[in-house]
Amino acid sequence: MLHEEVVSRLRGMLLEGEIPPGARIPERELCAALQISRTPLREALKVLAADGLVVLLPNRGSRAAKLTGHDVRNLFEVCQGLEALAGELACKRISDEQLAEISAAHAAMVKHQRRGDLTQYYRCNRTIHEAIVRAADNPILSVLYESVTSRIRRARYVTPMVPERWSLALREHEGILNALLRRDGSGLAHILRAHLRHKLEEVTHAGFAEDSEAMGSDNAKS
Amino acid sequence: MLHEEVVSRLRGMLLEGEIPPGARIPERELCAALQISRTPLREALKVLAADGLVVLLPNRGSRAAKLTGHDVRNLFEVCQGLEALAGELACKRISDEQLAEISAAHAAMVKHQRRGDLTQYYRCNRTIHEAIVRAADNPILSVLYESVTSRIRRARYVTPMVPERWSLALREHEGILNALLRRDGSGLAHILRAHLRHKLEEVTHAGFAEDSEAMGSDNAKS
DNA sequence: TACCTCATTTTTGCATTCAAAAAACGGGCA
DNA sequence: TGCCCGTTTTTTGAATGCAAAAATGAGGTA
Repeated sequence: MLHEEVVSRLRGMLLEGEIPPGARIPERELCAALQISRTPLREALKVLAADGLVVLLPNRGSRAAKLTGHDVRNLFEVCQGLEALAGELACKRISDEQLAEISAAHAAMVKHQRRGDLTQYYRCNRTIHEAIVRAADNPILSVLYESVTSRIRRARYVTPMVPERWSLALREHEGILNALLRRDGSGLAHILRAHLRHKLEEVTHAGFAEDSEAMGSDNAKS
Repeated sequence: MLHEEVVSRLRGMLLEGEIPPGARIPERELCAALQISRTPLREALKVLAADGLVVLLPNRGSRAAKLTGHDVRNLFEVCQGLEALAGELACKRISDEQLAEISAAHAAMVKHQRRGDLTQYYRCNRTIHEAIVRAADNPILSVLYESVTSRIRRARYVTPMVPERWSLALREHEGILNALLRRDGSGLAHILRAHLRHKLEEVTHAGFAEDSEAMGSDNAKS
């Protein structure tokens, strides 16, 4: 197994909660599970630690990182900055095909909202946001965006929404699409920032902001 | 030597050009130089590779990353987004002490500009930008900012400036300070974006954007 | 000379090993 | 019983060893 594969496999386990936040990371077992020795596993752990998904305690092993309310706030703030930037750049660089894709995803999203299908709604939603970042055509931005959003994905795309919030979000998305069509970079940036600010409010309100991803089992001794 | 120390030591070598961009990284020699074995060195290399400072070629070792003109553009763009965000947040959160520090640094910078001391000017300049990020009080942002800026630091803080550009930069900095004093977040964000956009133009104009940090020796076989 | 081939050396990536640190256990004592 | 201290076991972090891959270089051929 390649180094990058080990990293992404582990990242997946951490993000999916397969290794719950705060839990001790059992090197031995993981080695057995992934069929690798400790050396490459530990290399991957250091990489993930640098990315904030794992915390290394000197001489005491590593644990899956646990997000605090502050972390969630900070991540959402950075996400706002990155999406706003992506929006600005996307307006300059987006192709007609990419725009068509986003329009289609938007239409599908509206449909799912009408039917009350939150899961499918979120899927389209995410497609749109990711497409905007892709349209910005900046690999550095893409990597940072992926790193930041992956850590708040569950909070962002699992939080339930009350009807008013949901329709507000939809109106914001109308604005996003319009701004894109008009290639109005600063307008789009503005809407995206507000959109994410509102999302953070929802997430916070839903109680995700406290130990966000730590919901469910919590094997850590603080 | 601690893991983090190895990483930051190596990062320093790469950023300072002690290991020139594109150069092969000699594991053996570095182990000897740092007095460590290959295992911790390789762990550090993977971390730096994830950060973009090193490229790993499977079965062919690692090399110091070489920035292309596109990389420089992309990094500056992301930097714009991050500084704009930092400005917004700083206006909400900056303390009077922090504001005083920035004012002092600004005054010193003006003095150095009058005397034509570019090095000292840049030192104060960097202090100001970093202080704004610190005032934003968002560790996630700080880490990303450090990662992005460290990679373009040499381009940013070494490029010579023609007098008109220099005085424009200074006027922009007056605007930055004023916006901070007025706690005008969006105004500050706007100025910072323009400031960095202009900086990128200077850097590009100075030819830094092509193999930016590859100036000097270039031991790589492309 | 230019180029191809194949043996030799070096380097890489990973498994294993080893010393030191931390945790777990258990006996002694109040 | 509850707690402290010394011992054993486990786990961690790093060095070493080893097989496979790549680079090097010498010799042969056109």
